Amino acid sequence: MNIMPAKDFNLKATLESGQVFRYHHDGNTGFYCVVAGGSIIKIRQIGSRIEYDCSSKVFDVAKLFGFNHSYGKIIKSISRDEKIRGAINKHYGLRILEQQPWECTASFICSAFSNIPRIRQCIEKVSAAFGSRIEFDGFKTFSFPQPQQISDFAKLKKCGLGYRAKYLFETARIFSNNSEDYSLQQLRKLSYAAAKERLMELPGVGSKVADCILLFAYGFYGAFPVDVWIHRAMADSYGAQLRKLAAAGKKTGKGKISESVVAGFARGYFGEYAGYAQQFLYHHSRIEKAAKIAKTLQVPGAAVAAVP
DNA sequence: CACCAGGTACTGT
DNA sequence: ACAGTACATGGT
Repeated sequence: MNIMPAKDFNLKATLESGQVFRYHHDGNTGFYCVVAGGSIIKIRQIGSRIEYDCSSKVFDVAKLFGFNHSYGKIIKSISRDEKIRGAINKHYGLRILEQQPWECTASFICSAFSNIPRIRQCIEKVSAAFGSRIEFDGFKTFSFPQPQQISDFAKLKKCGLGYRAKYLFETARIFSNNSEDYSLQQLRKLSYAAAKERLMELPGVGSKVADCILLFAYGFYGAFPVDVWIHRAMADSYGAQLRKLAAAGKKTGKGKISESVVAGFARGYFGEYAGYAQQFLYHHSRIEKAAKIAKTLQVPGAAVAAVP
């Protein structure tokens, strides 16, 4: 077991902020088992110290958790106003993980027009159907399959993806036939716009999912995925600015606050690390919502469980 | 039984 | 470019 100080790090917020789906929390020991590709990472945080171990010697745990990011610099650069500072203060130490491109892409194809419990269920089913058995320190699960392993469409259909099954199947084929093009090194060479365009060629990958993949796997920290939560949060906090932008940019429409208006504004407003701002806003708005529900149910402490 | 969920693809203007 | 709409599935 490795023990090390974890400065500017909040394990719970990092894992539970919706950027990754394959983790399991043990309430008794406080350990999380995180499954990444074919590796299992067992990790917990006690105060400003983390303890972790990994099933693979070569797996780079520090890289996965973004320990190499210049946290102070990032926080400083996105702290543009009181609204975002409030979200940061609540969940200080939240980091953007560096996930593996294929697994991240597949996961977020599953995420479209769905909810987190079901996304998680789909990913587990896909892993069980096509992955290999893996085990670490008594924790048993399945590796996330390589794209070539997803070769049986009928079997994939049974994983509960609904109409997304054909998207994932087709994207798996493209990834396996063009693995070099979608490698970390190759895509990172491109500009944000070019990389996003490349990802959006994949079936099931639209603007929002592409931004998630760019942010969570390819290191484009300026990417700002806009889902319904972010749209609401941004409209609440920056409504006046967004409406103004939307009205100014209208050509034919009636100047509504579209996804592109929100994303465009946010990338300019928060800058180089806008994606980090997005993650704070997303997590904060979900926790706030959960707290409200918990309050009306008069069950304080059940906050996180209240929002699926 | 409606309605919703980390949107996307497709169709019309 | 932008507005509308169908879409699989499972949970309230």
